[in-house]
Amino acid sequence: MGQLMDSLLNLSANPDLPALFQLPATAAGSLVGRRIVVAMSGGVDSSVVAALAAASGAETIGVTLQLYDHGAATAKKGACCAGDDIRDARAVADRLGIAHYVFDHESSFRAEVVERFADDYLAGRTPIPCIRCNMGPKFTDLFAMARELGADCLATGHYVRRAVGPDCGLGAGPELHRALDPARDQSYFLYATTEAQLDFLRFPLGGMPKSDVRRIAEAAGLKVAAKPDSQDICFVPDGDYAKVVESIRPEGVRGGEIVHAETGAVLGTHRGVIHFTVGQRRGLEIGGQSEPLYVTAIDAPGRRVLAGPRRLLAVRAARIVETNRIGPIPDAPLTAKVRSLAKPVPVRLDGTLGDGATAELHFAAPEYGVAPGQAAVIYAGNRVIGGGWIERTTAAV
RNA sequence: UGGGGCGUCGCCAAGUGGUAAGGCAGCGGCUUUUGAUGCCGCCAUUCGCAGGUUCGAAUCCUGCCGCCCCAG
Repeated sequence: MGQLMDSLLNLSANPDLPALFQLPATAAGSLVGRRIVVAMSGGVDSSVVAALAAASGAETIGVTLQLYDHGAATAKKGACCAGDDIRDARAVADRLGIAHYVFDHESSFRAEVVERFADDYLAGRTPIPCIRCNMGPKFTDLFAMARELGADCLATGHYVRRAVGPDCGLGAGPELHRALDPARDQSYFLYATTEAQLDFLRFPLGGMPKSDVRRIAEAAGLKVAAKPDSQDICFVPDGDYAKVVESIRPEGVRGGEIVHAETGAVLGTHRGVIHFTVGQRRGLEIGGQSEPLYVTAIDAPGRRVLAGPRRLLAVRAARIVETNRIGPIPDAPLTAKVRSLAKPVPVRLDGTLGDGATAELHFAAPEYGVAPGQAAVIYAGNRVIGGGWIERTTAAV
């Protein structure tokens, strides 16, 4: 990657650092006198952010939220915020010589994220706890702490860009843009960021490839440099999310029938609606078919899972609720993603976006596997306009 | 118990003398910073059972077992 990379590897007194944090620099080109709070998960990304912040000359404070019980999760590698990860964050802070605080947020995380996750599944929806977590513990609670600590900004390791100044169209507030590397882009998980939050947030990694982040970690002597990327849901130990739901709401999980979406014929039985999501193929355990069967809908009150051929998955519109908007809606073609890893597809927005309003999203071409409970995130080019939770969909056929 | 039909992997189903297609399901892997999807790989030495004919049978013959249909 050239010059920027080369200069970042030489972290001390680096003139590019103030720009990365989008804060006014001193005449000498440092952030001396500024205070940056870094959300540290214990992974490489946020560790590098802390290293960059410290190198900028700003007073840097690392904060780690303890979100759930260690014991249950220590066995899981690659998750965030468990015991090992908190220790890693502490080790990095020690290495960088910055302050580091750990806040116990288990009870609020459980109520706002984990229990809600379980209740969504019981209601036949497919939740995204990572977005709830960003909305609550990270961008509300941590945000408040950073303010109380007198910080100039809260920096995180998300791969997303905050655009200001000449990059911005009308010179209004900051904009949220996709990461430079589309493969690492995390904007899907951040669509609910409010304008007030975005004002205070900084995402120094949004313009870098992951390989550079690891090289910086290495150059800074951080032991997490080679740590595996996190994946899956942090509070689900071994990928078995259903087990978590069952442990939280044991009385709520009951079996039912698998019914053909078109004929109404009973095809089989299942052990609970929580094991399914719209668009899912595997796990139905129904043989003897000429073509694969997919979950087309979930009837939670009736405890029925509706299944049918792939063509029944085609959706032409989705109603989104609790919408958020970041900046004005531009007079430009809009696209949307209904899942994190997907190319944004052309859409038309019908209704009001933002302030929790409900709107209708029309897909130019049929979209498949759109599950209620998931998020629809709307873009104009690389800019995140906002989004909402998918409440219901309209079949294309 | 008169007549007819059927019995091939968990399910559906090709194959009627030359040495077991395919689909579905399942399992494993890859991909993936949510749930999914997708892709790749694996998945009957054996054709209801027992004999026989044949160089050779799931395919022909005999018997038995099981299921289905028709039965004045």
